[in-house]
Amino acid sequence: MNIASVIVDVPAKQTDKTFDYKIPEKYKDVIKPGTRVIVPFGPRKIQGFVRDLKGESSFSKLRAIIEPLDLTPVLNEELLQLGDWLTEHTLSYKISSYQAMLPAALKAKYEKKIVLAKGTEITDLSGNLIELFRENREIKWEDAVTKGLVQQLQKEAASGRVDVVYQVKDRVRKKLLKHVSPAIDPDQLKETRDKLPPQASGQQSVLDFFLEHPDPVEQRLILSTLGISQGSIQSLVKKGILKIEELEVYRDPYSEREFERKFALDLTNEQEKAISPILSAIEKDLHEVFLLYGVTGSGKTEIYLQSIQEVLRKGKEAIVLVPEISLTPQMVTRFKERFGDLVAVMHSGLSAGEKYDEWRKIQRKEVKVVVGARSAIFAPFENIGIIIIDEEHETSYKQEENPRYHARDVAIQRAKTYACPVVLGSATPSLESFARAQKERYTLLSLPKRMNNQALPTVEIVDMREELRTGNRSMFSVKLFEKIKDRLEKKEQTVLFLNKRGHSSFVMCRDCGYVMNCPHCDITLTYHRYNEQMKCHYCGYEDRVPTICPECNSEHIRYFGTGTQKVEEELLKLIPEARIIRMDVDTTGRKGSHEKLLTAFQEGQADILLGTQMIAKGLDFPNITLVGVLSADTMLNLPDFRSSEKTFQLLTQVSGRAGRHKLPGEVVIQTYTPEHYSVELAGTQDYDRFYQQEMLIRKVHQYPPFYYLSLVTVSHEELMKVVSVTEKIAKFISSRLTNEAVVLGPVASPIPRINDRYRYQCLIKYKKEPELKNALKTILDHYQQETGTGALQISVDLNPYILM
DNA sequence: AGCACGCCGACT
DNA sequence: GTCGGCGTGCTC
Repeated sequence: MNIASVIVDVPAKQTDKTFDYKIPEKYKDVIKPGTRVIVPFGPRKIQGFVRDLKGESSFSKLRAIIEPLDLTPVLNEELLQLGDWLTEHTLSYKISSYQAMLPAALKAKYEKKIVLAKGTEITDLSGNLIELFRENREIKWEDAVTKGLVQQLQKEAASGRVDVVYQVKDRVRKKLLKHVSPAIDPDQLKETRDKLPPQASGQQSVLDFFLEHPDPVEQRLILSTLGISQGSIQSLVKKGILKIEELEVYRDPYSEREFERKFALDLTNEQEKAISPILSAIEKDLHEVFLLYGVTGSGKTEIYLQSIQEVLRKGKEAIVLVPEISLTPQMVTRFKERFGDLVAVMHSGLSAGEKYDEWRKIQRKEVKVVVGARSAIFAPFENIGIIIIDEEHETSYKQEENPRYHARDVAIQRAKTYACPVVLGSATPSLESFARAQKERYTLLSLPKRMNNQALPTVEIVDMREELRTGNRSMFSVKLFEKIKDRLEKKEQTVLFLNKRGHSSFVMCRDCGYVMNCPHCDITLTYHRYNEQMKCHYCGYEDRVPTICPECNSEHIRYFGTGTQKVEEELLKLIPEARIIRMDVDTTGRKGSHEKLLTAFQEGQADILLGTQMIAKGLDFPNITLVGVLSADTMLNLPDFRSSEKTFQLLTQVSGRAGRHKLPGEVVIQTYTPEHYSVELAGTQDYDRFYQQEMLIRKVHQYPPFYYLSLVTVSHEELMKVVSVTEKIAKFISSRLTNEAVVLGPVASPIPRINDRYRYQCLIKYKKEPELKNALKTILDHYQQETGTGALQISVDLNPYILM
């Protein structure tokens, strides 16, 4: 077994296979499947993952692994196989799958540089290089390129005076901190302590401290707690009594927070009924998928917590997925309060280093529970007892780049391997999941009532067209405005929700209707206030904000579609005494500001919380008795077959923020389309009827859950090329599928051009097409050369969530 | 993905 | 005759 087959870090069709390398004798014990290694690949050095060990290779002239990057494999056998499964299910490269399963910190960084060759003097080089190498022992390749030195250096390299060096580096280092500990045994320590002169009080207290706690302590901690100077420690080190060493520490994003330890709450009868099948699956080590369908405020979290408790009792581990967790600090708190240090948290708000450290806690089995966003599904546990996906309908569980996986599918796959239950929780389940529950592929568990029998909030739908007709041109209906004022008087809190389309505002000319578009993409530019620039969200193009219209020279060019800020201004004009907290991308940009704003609101420092999507979830404050949705229908008009579903879900979620505790809640939904069933049924909070209605439509239009979807997107700089390739692809796919499948296209993508590349797509709707995956693979193979050069791009998304 | 090798046009 | 364009194919 002295040969390793390695998946190399080159995401391309031709390299999507293993390469064999000899294992040097000295690394024989370290290199195992799942270890990251540095290998020579052509002229360069790159990172790779050991996939297997073997005794012989069909290849005769093997090169040797340069060095391992890990002492313990970063992927265990289960995760390696999961990676292969991912590759197969998303038609992506193996290397991309492996990398997706690990924190970004473990992805290699490459550096190419020029150094002086051995035995060469700087003065041997030609003129201008001498200067450069005097200043720096080496030149980075990029610098050589920008300074136009490439040719010259290549010549020098050819005559052997300089060498090109390739380096592989880790992205993030382990954090090391100075730790102090005794260098001698306790008896000697005591002796030294007693011999110290009385004026050496600092040294005395240090030694007293170590007599009590002999373990290594962070230097800065001991300095601050004992109130001594570094000198005291230094002199003890010099005498050989203490020693200082650099020890690895975890970056702990929650180190400054204290979590009060809390214990299980009593369950209601309904909760008891819902949890018992889960507990029994845990008990019997059975794989089963549960759909926990519970209205907002029905106590789903407590069910998660108690199920996990049972899993921990059995000595197993738990994964909890929540949508973009930085948005729900309340959730983290509840888990930390219940399980303390056994919880790792993984979300996008953490730095790369923090994520890496949380990951290592999992890998080393120092924690038993991980709470995190999508990628936490790959937590390297080895004895999983339950996987929970909260807000299961959230589309953020689908990754929109390769590998395009859905966390729910990965969860079920892993749960099968570990023979453990999966719990999908939601107040508004996705149609896919609810349909599966109806077909009894999932076990349905319902919590139809709120805790403590608290009533669901009463919802009123206000027709904004009517308001306009009666002369109210503001963005608040009379009803909503009256209620806001009423809450202010009663000292109760209001949440105002603005369902903005897209991110932020765009610029439009009031005279001629000119809208600023990206010159490279068919998309409007968005206005960014922080740098007063117009920016394209697809290609990064930036432009200044125009003061006069480029089309008609009018000065009436204004920001439109503006959100929270405008609402805030208007509200303050109407009710100057209102204290408002605004939450949007602008006010929550900085790390931790999200949490600060929420805490301020919770402590009653404001009457009104005004925000976008980010306030729809997880808010659970007792004093909120009014929720206002300013315009319910902005999302309805999107070209997406899920827009009704999304609207219903969002409205129901937001409404659920009101009246969760003792005080009853009220909701006002303002809309221009009150007759639309998703608005109307969100008003009566009738999921079941919404489900029936939407299923009818999905059936007629042949959409999920009745049909599966796959989307092929083709892009190229030339329109003709895109159209012809997409046409060929569509034809080819049709020819390989049964008559039951529907192939739509080629049609222009909803965003027809991004970054000067035209985009066409082809949508496949099907029920059962075992040949489809092979057909798609054939296409990717067939266009291999062309896609390799980047001129033509073909992306395949099995079960897309965004059809763009 | 890089990088080398290799085969054609425009320059000293 | 040579420099350099980027098409083609390989990397254990």
